[in-house]
Amino acid sequence: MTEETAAHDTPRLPTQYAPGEVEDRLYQRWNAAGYFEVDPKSGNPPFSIVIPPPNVTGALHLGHAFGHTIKDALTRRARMRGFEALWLPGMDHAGIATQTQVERHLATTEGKSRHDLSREEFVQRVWDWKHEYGGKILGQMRRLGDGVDWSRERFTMDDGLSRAVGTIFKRLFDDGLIYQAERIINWCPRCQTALSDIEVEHRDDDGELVSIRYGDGDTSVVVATTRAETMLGDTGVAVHPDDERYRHLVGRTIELPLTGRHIPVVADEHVDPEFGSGAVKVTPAHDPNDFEIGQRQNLDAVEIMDERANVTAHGPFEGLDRFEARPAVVAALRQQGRIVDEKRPYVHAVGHCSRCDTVVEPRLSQQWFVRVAPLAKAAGDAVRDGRVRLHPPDMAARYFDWVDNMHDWCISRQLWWGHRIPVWYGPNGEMVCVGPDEDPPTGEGWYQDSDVLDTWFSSALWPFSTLGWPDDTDDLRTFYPTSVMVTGYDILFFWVARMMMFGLYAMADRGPEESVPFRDVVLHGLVRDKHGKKMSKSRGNAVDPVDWMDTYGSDALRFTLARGANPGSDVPIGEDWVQGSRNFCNKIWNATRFALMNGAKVSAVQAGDDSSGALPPSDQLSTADRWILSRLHQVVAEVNTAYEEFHFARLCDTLYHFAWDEVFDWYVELSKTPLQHGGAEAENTRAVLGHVLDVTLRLLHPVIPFVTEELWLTLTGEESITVAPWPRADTRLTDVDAEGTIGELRDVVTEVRRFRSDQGLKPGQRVPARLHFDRPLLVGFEEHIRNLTRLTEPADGFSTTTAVEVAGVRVELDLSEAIDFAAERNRLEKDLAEAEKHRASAEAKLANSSFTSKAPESVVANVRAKLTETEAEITRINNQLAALPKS
RNA sequence: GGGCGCGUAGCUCAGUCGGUUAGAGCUCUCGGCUUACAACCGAGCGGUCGGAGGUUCGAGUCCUCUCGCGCCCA
Repeated sequence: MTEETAAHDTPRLPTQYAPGEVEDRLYQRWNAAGYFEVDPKSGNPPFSIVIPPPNVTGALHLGHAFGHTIKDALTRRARMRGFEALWLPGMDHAGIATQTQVERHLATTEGKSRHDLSREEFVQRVWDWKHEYGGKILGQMRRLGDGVDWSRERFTMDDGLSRAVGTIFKRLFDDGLIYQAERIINWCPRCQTALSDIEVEHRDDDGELVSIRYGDGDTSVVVATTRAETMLGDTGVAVHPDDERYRHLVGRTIELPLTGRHIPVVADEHVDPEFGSGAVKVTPAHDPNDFEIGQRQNLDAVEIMDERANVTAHGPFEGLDRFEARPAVVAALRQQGRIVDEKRPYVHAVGHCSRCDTVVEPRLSQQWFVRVAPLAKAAGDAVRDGRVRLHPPDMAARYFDWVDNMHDWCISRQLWWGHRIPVWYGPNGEMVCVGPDEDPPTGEGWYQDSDVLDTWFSSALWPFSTLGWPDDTDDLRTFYPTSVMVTGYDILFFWVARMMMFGLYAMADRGPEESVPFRDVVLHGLVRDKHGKKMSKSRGNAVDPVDWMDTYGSDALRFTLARGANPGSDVPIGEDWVQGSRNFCNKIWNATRFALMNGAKVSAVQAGDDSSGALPPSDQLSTADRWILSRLHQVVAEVNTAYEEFHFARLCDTLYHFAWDEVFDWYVELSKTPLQHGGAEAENTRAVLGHVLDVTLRLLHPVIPFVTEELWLTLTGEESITVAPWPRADTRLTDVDAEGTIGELRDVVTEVRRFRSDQGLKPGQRVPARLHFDRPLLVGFEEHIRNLTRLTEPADGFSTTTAVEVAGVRVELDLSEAIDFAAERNRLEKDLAEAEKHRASAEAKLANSSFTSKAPESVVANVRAKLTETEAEITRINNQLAALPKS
């Protein structure tokens, strides 16, 4: 087969990459081939990532797409490196969100509330709903190209994970780390359930500060409150023990307006005498601080609101919502002349339900708690000891602050959808915690606790429950601890801290090193809009990632996100940038297309090796070949370093610039000359071109899996890039001389192009020129220079009208058209001024004896070299200026 | 109130251990369909690195103060 026919036999690729025709086909192929399914007994070193489970009700948003891109890149690279690489998918059951969704569905379709059904019937409806509507995100993960092991998909409510939940609950209960208590908890009156502290978001809201006079005459104090309606539940007034103003009142009672009750005045250290009047009302049943005071001072706790935050007593106020009761109570007090002062608006922090944004009501109730102190200590120590590394490391401060000051975790939820608390109560006040493999007590009067567990309780088990725990499975033995946890820094406490607590506790028998749930935690930023603003529906700047995947392809979205992933900072993203990434994919497509049309060759890519072994020996290669190979293998090393530092932005940027600025703009252009010559020269170029593209595609594959696979299959004829070996840096290919030579060549070409552009010559216009080489370095590159700058051989009658000189090459041109001497003089004068500035700077440094004596020798030598270079440059420019006719 | 982070080109961001002339993407200007690619090519414009002071031979980089912004916690 001749070279010419080889070129024609290569598959014809369209001139544009069309992701829509490629992505689905490749994803199905990968799954059919089972590339993402792992074998715990393969003997390969394990690598594992568990996805922080997305919500079963949710749809893919850019935050998911971002995290998934990172996870997929890490897993794909590990797989290529020969690891048994598991990325385990799944979802959590999202107790509140899912129950709310199904209740709404039930109301709109059947006009029923869940209370019209039995608990069992309702839970069945939730499962039905899940099967019909849930898990939309799983399909979207396929769009994104996630290389997950679908055969291991898990759900927090499935049998195995439910058993894990029951097992750990029982263990914690028996160890005294789970207890039941009556406490003030955060109550969401809309969701009708308790919430944990971190499910409450504090926000400054406009409110009011009302000062109320309690009691009369000598026995009166003024208290200020933002929640006037709670005064109905006051059972005391507290002052600081050292506060002279109120000393006479301590121990006496005072009349509580509107109620006719008399309440004691107590002294409590907790009171800040500087704030307001120095006296505070105490409502133990409706405020956490007041609850504490109440406990210390033996005050009653009077509940005045029901679970919907409606007032339950006190005549005219009964039945009013808390926000209706507030002005009503103020009005009544005002009528009695008891309002001393009112501030509106009064800005203060108000807790909101993170799920539905309803203002949270502190409520006294019986709940289940995890005693976190010992667990949190262990979770903190694992990071302090370096057994778990946080990236970026400054996040550790926030992490320690949390685990070292954590309050006990309220884990009971008043819902029907979730893991029901495995505690039974007996007719004589018995309480029995039942393990998952035990039978609950039966008989008259026994019943199970009606609450379910916080969804995060089951999510916290995810790194081991999904691998089969509590059974000692092959998966668990092989893949635990998992390698990396990738998640947004906003849920450091929700996921990471709790997974740490439970992982260390449940797997403690493995010892300190092996009980951690993961070795590295990568905390990525949040995706924001193109101006760095938070995306939200209300702002109207939210973007559906699926739209961008439809328009630009999944690779374009992934590359944009990964390229924005600077450690520790948020990721702004705009459509322009996705478009730019699409353009990059298309550029790769066309460069490979060029290579294929010119018969680029890739020898078999051996497992564990790369194709550089099959390249011609370096003494047969051209300088351009040696240059690009040298650069290629530096890039391999740089990409590996960036991966090890989880620095995705840098690795993407490195690959982007290497591929576009070096391979496509220069090597491909330089390859056209030898390819045209044919023969051994062309053969070598084909081999190098093929190798460079092969390796570059493999380096890019973890981030942009689709376009790289499509091209790589065509280029190599191999099975799949997903199981191709990860490139290894071959330092033997380093060639500093070749890099220097090509660097100078680029300078010459760029300078001539700049001259042409300044002179208004059309890019395609051929211009006769004569080249002189003052130095031997670029002597062999005349043809390359002519091709890249559109300079033709001088014909008869050639006469030099002007010249450009750089890097020891003098390019004399014959411009029959009138030359724009003024433009050229401007250009040269500008360059001269720049060069003189540099000379002055270098001279100043060298004249400074402190500098020459104290700075390292290499730095001084650099400045000396710079000065020499600059002086030569100045001479050259002056010569050229002198040669210009006076205009 | 406590803690953390950020201010670098019109916009969004890099900038390693303090060391040669501070970079990128997008935007903008000029010229081009140069048979891989107009989703492209070539050339160019654009920055006293928030401000002040200090350390140093040398500061975008280290220290202090200050102004502005963001986040977490209370």
